[in-house]
Amino acid sequence: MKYRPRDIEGKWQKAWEEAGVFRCPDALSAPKYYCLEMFPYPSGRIHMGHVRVYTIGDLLARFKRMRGYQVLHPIGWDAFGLPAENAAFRHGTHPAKWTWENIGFMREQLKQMGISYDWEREFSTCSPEYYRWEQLFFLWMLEDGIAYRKRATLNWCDECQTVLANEQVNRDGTCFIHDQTQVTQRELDQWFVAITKYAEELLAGHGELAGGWPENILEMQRNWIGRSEGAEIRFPLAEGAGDITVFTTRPDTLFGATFMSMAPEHPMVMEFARKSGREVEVREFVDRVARQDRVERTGEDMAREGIFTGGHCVNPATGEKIPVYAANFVLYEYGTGAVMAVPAHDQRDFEFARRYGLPVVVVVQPEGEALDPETMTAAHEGAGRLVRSGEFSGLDSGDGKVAITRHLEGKGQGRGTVRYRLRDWGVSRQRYWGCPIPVIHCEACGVVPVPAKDLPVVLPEDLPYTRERGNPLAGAEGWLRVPCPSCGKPARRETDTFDTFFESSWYFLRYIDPKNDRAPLDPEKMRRFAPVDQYVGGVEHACMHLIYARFFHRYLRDKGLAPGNEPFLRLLSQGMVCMQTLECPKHGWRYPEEVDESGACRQCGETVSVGRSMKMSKSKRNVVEPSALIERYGADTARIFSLFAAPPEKDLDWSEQGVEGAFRFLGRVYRLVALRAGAVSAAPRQWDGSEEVRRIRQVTHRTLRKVTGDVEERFHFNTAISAVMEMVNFLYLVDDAAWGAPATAGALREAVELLLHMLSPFAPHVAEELWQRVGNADLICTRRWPEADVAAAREDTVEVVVQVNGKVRTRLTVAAGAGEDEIRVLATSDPRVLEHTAGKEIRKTVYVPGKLFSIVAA
RNA sequence: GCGAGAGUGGCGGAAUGGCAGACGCGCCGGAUUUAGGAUCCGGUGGGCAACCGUGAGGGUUCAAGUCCCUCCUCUCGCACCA
Repeated sequence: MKYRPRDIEGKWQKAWEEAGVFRCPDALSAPKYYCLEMFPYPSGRIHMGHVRVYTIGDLLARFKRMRGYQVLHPIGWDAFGLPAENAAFRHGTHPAKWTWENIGFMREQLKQMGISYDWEREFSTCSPEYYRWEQLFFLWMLEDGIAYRKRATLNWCDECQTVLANEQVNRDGTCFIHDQTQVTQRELDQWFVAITKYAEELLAGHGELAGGWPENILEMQRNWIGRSEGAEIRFPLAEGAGDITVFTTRPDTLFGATFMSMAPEHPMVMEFARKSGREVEVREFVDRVARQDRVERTGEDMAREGIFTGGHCVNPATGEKIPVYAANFVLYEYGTGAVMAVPAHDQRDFEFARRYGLPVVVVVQPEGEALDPETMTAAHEGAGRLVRSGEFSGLDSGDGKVAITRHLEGKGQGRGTVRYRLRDWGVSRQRYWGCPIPVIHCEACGVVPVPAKDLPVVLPEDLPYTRERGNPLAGAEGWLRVPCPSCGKPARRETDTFDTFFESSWYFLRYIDPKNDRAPLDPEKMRRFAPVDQYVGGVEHACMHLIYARFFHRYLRDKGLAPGNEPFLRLLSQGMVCMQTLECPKHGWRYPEEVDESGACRQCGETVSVGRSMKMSKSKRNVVEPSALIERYGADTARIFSLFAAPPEKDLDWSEQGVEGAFRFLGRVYRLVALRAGAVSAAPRQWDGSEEVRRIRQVTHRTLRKVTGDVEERFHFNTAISAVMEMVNFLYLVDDAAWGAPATAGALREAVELLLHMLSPFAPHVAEELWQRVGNADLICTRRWPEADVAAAREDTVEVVVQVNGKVRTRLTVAAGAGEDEIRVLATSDPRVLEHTAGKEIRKTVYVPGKLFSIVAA
């Protein structure tokens, strides 16, 4: 009778596997539902974040399966990446061995969680059967001009001996892995993928995602892509031929451009300086800015600083000669690296102009104000009416933008254009444990793609351990020396490997056709199962993975492989798993076992402060191990707690007591059903019209209606569980006589059976065990989700609240169909109501049917 | 600075503009037990009460946690992007 998860969980996991109930055949026999959670990096063991995300996904998968869908619910491994390589150097294990061992371990843990995966579709991105295809994609990208090679200034970590993406550089300019190491800038030849060609489309695609994706994720992507509309304007040089092109979002302020600012790295800066003999001082400034790291240069209180280059150009609108400055706040990578400076209408330019005594010319006057360049203390960046702008004076600044842009276009001095903050995707990594980039460098022929027939380029198995740092592939002599595919002379392989986001950009499609060895993807199968109906994962991937994947999907669409534009129709971004922290004033973060009962540090006796709940991490010593949790309470408890403690999109505060509560609930269900199993299986599947039956069926079907709606429509799993808890509480109060009497036992049998159906996606093992106990031979997880009986759920009496001047004064119990007149008579004659209306006139009444009757009296 | 989200009992959290605090944790009491634990039952926002209570202040409404305005705090994202 005691609930012992260990006795039942393994048994049912085996039963599901043997029956193959989670396998999704290639042929469709019902509407498809593709449910996917972001696949894990095989770091060694699963953590609570995994438990949460896979539980959420599994709940949906199991629910949809019971709803009659053919559910595709796959899992695999995002298996390339730096940690494997670091582990290899630290422990002398090969990254492949380390990775495969971790996969084996984590696979077992996921199986112990009872997640309903189709394991036959599992794959690992580090196997050549997978990555060979992205090598092929890369060859296509080369042909299409989507992939290209460019010398680029990149973030370099000396510790990793590799480049880092901007996102991998911490705010303070350190490496995201080695937070003691300052990232520096290096010039290297790198492979890029032209994601910017799809920038506009990625933005437009948000229209398709609205409603299915959380608004904040879409907003983050919008910021990331950073579209801005404006104009490119050519400023002729004052001395000699040529011009400087600037990008501006404010062409309406062109007449107010009194100088120009250029990024210090801009090649024309030194050119101007040389010509005007200002080389020494300009060089000094440029070098100083170059030495500043990211933080310093982009810091909040960084002064706007610059130096006159010695050059001039001509404002194409006013014809005036204006000086060209190099300024620390101008970014070389954005726009054209040069900015027309309009101090009256741009705060940065304003500060710069005041500092260097440059003229301020007001060309936009706000309504009802008269800006005076002499007395202004800040730039006016808002709208207004154009002044001192020649033929454009008098126009509204919005119209001025259009008019001036058009005017410049007519004269060939500029054009309207759109710029993005998004950069092309740098995919080169100087690492061993990644997918080799399939090109060969030949002295005679240059960069030569590996012919498709020679794919895959497989990683050499022998890893030269002599190199502690840098890219081991560069030392793999036997592997990298190959004849040039073009001329046959000795050549060398590319030693860079792909950014691991390459693998995660299309894995969701490969699950649909995981074993295909003739093609990466079968378009027919893609049409059948793509796109993903529901994707579940963390916010941390809002910008990188989710944008790369959306891009990749579009590229594969253009190659005829992927159907539609968007890979993920709906996205659920689940919150983090947090845990209370403990901090000792002397020893820092403490594990709970490092603190005694009185709250003192076991090492020094100082009082340990209980800190706020933070994301679980090893460094903060506030992690809970899933394996220990499952060992002690079972998978069902882990699942129930994860789903019950918070709505999925919010952060979840881990609490040992909360886990106890989840375990207790399951024990309660278990004991209830086990105790009544005999009565339930012996009961007839019919009932009488008694009041008691009516009440039992009402609770049952209302619960079913609520649980169905909460899971299907609202994704409120916590309230669904609380509804089930209420139903269980109710069933506990049903007495022995009712369980024994045939008339009521039938209704109770229905109640228990439906209860177990509802429980099945949440706590599948308990549901399965109890389903068997009440006399069934089939698997409950394969059954259809029951439909609530609307008539049974209906109430026959309702309670109507009566308010007088907004305060509740009495409650009336009336028949469900009672009309307003009937309520009015009852309400206005109620003594409690009369007490508050005595001597007053009833001015107005409002009736909300079946809920509330409101009296306004004065 | 800009943008998004959030602020409700001791705690996690519930509430299509219609009874604030469902459900759970914790706590209190009872039953059972030699005892403890486990289990089952009951109670539990504050206030003796009228009443008061959803970060603060205003507003709309018969009615506001929910809608509008101002502000405060926290979390996340972006951040010299021209």
